Amino acid sequence: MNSQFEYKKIEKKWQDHWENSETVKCDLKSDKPKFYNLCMYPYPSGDLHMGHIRNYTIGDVITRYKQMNGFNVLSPMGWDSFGLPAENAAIKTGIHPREFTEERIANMKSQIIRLGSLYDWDREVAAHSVDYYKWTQHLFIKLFENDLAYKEDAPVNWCNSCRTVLANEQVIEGSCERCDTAVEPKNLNQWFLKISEYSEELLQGLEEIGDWPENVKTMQRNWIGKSEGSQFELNIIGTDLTFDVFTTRPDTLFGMTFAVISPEHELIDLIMEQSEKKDEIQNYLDSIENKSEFERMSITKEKTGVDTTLKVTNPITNEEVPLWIADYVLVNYGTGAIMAVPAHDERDYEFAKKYDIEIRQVIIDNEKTINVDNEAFTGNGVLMNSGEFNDLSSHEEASKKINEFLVKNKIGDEKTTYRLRDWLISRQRYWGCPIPLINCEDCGLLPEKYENLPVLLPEIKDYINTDGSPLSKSKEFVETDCPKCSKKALRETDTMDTFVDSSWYYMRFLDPKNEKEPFNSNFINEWLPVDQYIGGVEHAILHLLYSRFFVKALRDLGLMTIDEPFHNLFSQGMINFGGAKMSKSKGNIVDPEEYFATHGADALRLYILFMAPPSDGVEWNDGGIEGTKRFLNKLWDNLLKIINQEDTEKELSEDDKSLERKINQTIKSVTQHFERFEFNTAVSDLMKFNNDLSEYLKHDSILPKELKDVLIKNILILLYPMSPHMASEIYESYFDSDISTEKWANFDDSKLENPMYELVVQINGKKKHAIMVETGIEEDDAITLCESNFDINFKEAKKIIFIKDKIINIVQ
RNA sequence: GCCCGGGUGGCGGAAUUGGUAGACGCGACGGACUUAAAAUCCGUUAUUCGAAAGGAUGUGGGGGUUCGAGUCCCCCCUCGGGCACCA
Repeated sequence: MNSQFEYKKIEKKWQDHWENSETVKCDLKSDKPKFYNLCMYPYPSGDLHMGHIRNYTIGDVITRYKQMNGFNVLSPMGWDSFGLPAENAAIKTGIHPREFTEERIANMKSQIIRLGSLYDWDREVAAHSVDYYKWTQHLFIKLFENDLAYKEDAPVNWCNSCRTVLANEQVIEGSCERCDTAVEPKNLNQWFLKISEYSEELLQGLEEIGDWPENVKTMQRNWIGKSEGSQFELNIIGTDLTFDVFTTRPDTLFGMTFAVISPEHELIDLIMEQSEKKDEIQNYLDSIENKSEFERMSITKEKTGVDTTLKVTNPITNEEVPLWIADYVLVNYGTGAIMAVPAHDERDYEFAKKYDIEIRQVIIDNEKTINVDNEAFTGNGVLMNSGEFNDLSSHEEASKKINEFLVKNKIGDEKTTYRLRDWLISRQRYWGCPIPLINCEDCGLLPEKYENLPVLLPEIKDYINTDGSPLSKSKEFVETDCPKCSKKALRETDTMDTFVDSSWYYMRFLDPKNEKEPFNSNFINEWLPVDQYIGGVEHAILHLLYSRFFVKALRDLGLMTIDEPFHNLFSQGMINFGGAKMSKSKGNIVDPEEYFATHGADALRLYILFMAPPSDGVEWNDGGIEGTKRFLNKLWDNLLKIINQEDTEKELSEDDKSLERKINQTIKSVTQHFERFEFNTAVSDLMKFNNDLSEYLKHDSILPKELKDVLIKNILILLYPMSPHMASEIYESYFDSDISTEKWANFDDSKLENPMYELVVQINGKKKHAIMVETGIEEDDAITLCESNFDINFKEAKKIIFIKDKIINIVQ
């Protein structure tokens, strides 16, 4: 063993070793208990940033810790390698996205290896590889055949500068996230996956799922957005036109003084025909069309609308009330039309005030003091102005009764709606998985035959979307034969959202080389759900929800029997720099590579674990990395000193016993912290122990051989998951074997307790004195001891409280 | 606006879930070694009064419960995140 921790040499040595060792090659059929440990696969941006380092360090701690605990750990890694950045680079530089992407994957892979994390690289997958996207297409066709994928006209976000559609999540406050151009709505024939069919199950599943952060579950619940209420029909007086409205507040039905229908509602043209003010309505509709989606959706915008001059009947009062068209009613939520109750809904109130529509109060607070002259009242109370329903309590009781009325009179029914919409997966982009469908004039829309997959991404020169998707530029690609009648037919030219690729990659890891099917179902049923999933909180909704949907859909197709993809989820917090998320475009990336060079991977790993609780977001600050490097150097020195001591057999001295207790206490504490993902305090436990060791060595004590071995072994095992290079090196040089084959450390219960401890003496809960006493001291003896040492009158105490034998509190 | 999290020394953060607040680390200050610097080592480091012993104050602010509150309850301020005309 060298006199110094030469991290560069040592890290290289062990990384080479791990690459060729069986340490992480997972045999799925082993009879050890399984543990699927998964870090979210990265988009290959080219360089690791600190967020990746944090993610993969946490993941690696779990891999190594679980291995030592006897689990057969599967820890794979791959690439989310389709997507817009490669395509934009191609537009700029002319370099093919494939070439560009693969170069970046190679670079990132070498950095991941440089971090020293264990991955079973034999299972590596990349979303853009033909072997992978062939099966993405296969699964897509399965969904299509089972009515879970469909094509429909829909508005999309179009960026006219990038000449492409954008996903909702790429639209930041109404503008393109890349070029800041205002996004325009555009109607296109689009592909959707029927995630909404699973709304209820996706919501329910959150109750039964494993250990997920509460905030992620809440975000998913909100996204799914379940509301319960009533739905009923309104008839336009003097016509045979009817439409449904949905409300969560049937208790306010008597207060409905108008109805509103969305400008995009399917009845709009018919309504316009019936209206006396056709021109006004047309003008209004035109004005809406010129507004961007963002403008329309903005809550701060003043509400606008137009009176149709038509009337509808309030079904419970039979009164005639006006029908308006207004864009504050959204066509794609509920029924696209509402009953408006201005007295008890803020939006309706604002609209009614502006257009001078009657505001009728039908609920009053229990103290009967509120009126609606100045604002809407949305709170609880009792019904008024509501006929036979007066004095019922709102919302629940009255809602229930009025709903019963609607049902009894066949006007309406109970109804549950969800905000979750179907998942729009079409992208008019090049660098994605082609949608494997064919349009035949005679036979309609048909999937490519399974045996003809993959539908290869064509080679084209110009990646810009000018008129139609980039794939439409390849005649060879577009023109094909109908799989049914063999006549000339045309391929779909859209590609899939990359979230489709990432919805099933964790399945492919289980069977990455299968050439006959996307995966063997037995592996899926045995190995899924993933036991521990680790990734950034930014994927709390989209990726995690889509993957959950995928599993449920594929289960219903008979491909698997599991219900959820990820059992336990750990969301690490983001690492920001300069107050912002690190990103290339902001130029605030901190490059981990320089720390590999100046401090080493072990010190960087340790620091990133130590700097904050892993679930907290942190501002990057490298001030402390010096500290973890110092710690490793000191530990190396201390262990070297111990190793160089002559082997001796002797009785344990008090110092030895104290050190023995400390290692046992440290094992217990580190193990507890690991189980709870509290790596920051696990690191501090090791530092504390190392300080104790330094103190011990100052006394020129010689450790008896047996304790020496126990101590070296255990401290290295505790260190190994977090700083595996150094732990492996010292372990090998002293014990001449590979630490990765060791079992996790056990502590000895009988060697945890200190023989003496400090008894704290409180008066009225306030610390006044402290005195060293023997462990197990009787309470009476403790009192006697305190009486003789301190000026306390125990006889006059109202109460004497012993707290966990550690504190004696005298209440006076 | 609504829904989640937070607020503890100069800084990152500990605190067994109601029981010694400030572990561990960074930084700073003083000292040793050195011709010097770096590295390393030894001390000090919440604030405040005090020469010291020792005392007082102290976990965003205000109130409360309790022998005892960073931790529980009520009100307020503030920062971060998510959703946002969802009927």
